[in-house]
Amino acid sequence: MTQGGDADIATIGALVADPGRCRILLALGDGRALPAARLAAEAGVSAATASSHLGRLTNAGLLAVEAHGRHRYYRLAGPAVARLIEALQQLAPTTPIRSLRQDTRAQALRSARTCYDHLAGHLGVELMSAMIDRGDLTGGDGTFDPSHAQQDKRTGYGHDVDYTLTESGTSFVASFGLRVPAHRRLIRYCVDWSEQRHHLAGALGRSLLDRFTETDWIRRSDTSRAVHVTETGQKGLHETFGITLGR
Amino acid sequence: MTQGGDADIATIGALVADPGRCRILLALGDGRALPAARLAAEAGVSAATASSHLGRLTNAGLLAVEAHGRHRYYRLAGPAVARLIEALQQLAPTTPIRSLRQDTRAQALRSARTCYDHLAGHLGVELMSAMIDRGDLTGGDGTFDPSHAQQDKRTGYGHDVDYTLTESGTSFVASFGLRVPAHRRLIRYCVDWSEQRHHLAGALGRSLLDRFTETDWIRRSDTSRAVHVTETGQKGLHETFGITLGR
DNA sequence: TCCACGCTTCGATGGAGGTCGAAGCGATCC
DNA sequence: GGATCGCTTCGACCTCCATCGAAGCGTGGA
Repeated sequence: MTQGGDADIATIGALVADPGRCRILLALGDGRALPAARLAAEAGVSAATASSHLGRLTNAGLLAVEAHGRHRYYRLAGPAVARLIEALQQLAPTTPIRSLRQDTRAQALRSARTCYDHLAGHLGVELMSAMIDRGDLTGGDGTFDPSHAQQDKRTGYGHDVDYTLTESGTSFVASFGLRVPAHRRLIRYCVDWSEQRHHLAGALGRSLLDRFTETDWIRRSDTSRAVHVTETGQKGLHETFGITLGR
Repeated sequence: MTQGGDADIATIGALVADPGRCRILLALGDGRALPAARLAAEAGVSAATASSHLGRLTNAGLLAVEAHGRHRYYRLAGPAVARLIEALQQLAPTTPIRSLRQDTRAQALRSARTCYDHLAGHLGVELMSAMIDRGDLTGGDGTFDPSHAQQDKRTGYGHDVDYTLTESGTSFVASFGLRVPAHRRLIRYCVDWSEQRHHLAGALGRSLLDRFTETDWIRRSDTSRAVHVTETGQKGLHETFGITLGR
């Protein structure tokens, strides 16, 4: 009588029943995307074992994978996975002493981080959303569309079929002092891990990150991918994009 | 290097890796306390197997157990366990169709329910807190103290060492029309599952539940332990105890 | 005091899956 | 285009644990 979907949570539970898999999930817990070899090292297992783990986790929808050259980058598939990890940590026998530090670090990454060469996290998606609101970009509503994520799972990037730069966007690029590399596709997007919405990638995304760094709106961390927004940056982001970051 | 507390979440994960154990946790998911035999039936396993599961879950701190006569009642040890179950359900492949109904049912139980013969849930803890504020009870601040929960894990009940009825409390008992059984300890408390705070048990707790039912402030469900607060009850609770229930 | 009942412990059985080396498969570099 | 690198697949081994019957242990009732 209690068959079917009822105890299927046990199949998810089985995935977090192995120390190696848990170490993989913890390594990805802050939203980074890491290659398989790195995760094998983190888990302390051979490449073969790690591959088996990664396959099962991906198959179950806990991880997403992007192929970049001959590397395969794995990341958490969504915030629900992070919630699961947090719930497990809360119940773990020895409450990790560095949980606070770990938490603030993860918090910082969720708030604003770099994703390769562009901005991600809350700041990243707010920025893209603001540019759409301003009329600089058009073609999407900035919300998450799973069907696109599905299409682009292989590369991890979205194309510019959905988003295009408007005329006012072009003039903004000039007035804001963006130096946009010509040899790259102008607009790409990523599905943001922590927000489940798009953030801006491509040449435009990169030039924005560069310009923000130049004008000291943001400062990048040496040790992690977290991004700190300066007071100047908070003011500027509010005036230019209407973005107010929560504390 | 990644030893110690790090991968201990896998030991928790292992507990939710078994369908039988998951069915047990799901059966307890709304905060009820059920005897071992009932849980064996819910899980679809023998008493021996269920006992093994219950032992492991209790040992790991996911379940709490109260001995009543020759029965042993198991319940979730705290809200963190419920959060874990919810996180798992969210990731489960087939999102259960009755999740909405199940959720509202759990919601109702969290809001107000009976616990044996007295009130628990949000209403239960608010009631006890209000009586302390009014000066009817004294000796505790109504917040959760883990050290007491530890002491009382064996019985599941707290003693009256912390809480005593004041003079004004005595007159309230009379004026409110409470008929307090003489042969029972007047004041006990339980650590509320969903609130992690104390709610009122003992003879006083029971007589309050009886009186509320008499005056039609609340109506008890036939099928579950959920409690419905009538309009009269909402008004009365507000006027007498200063309690305003959310929506 | 003896029996019935609820639950736990013990011991034996069987299946699921974590592990790694070796081989296979693309992609990249020189 | 051959060598190297990153990753996956395959096959074999072995440990862990879910399961149940039977026995043991309190509690409650007659």
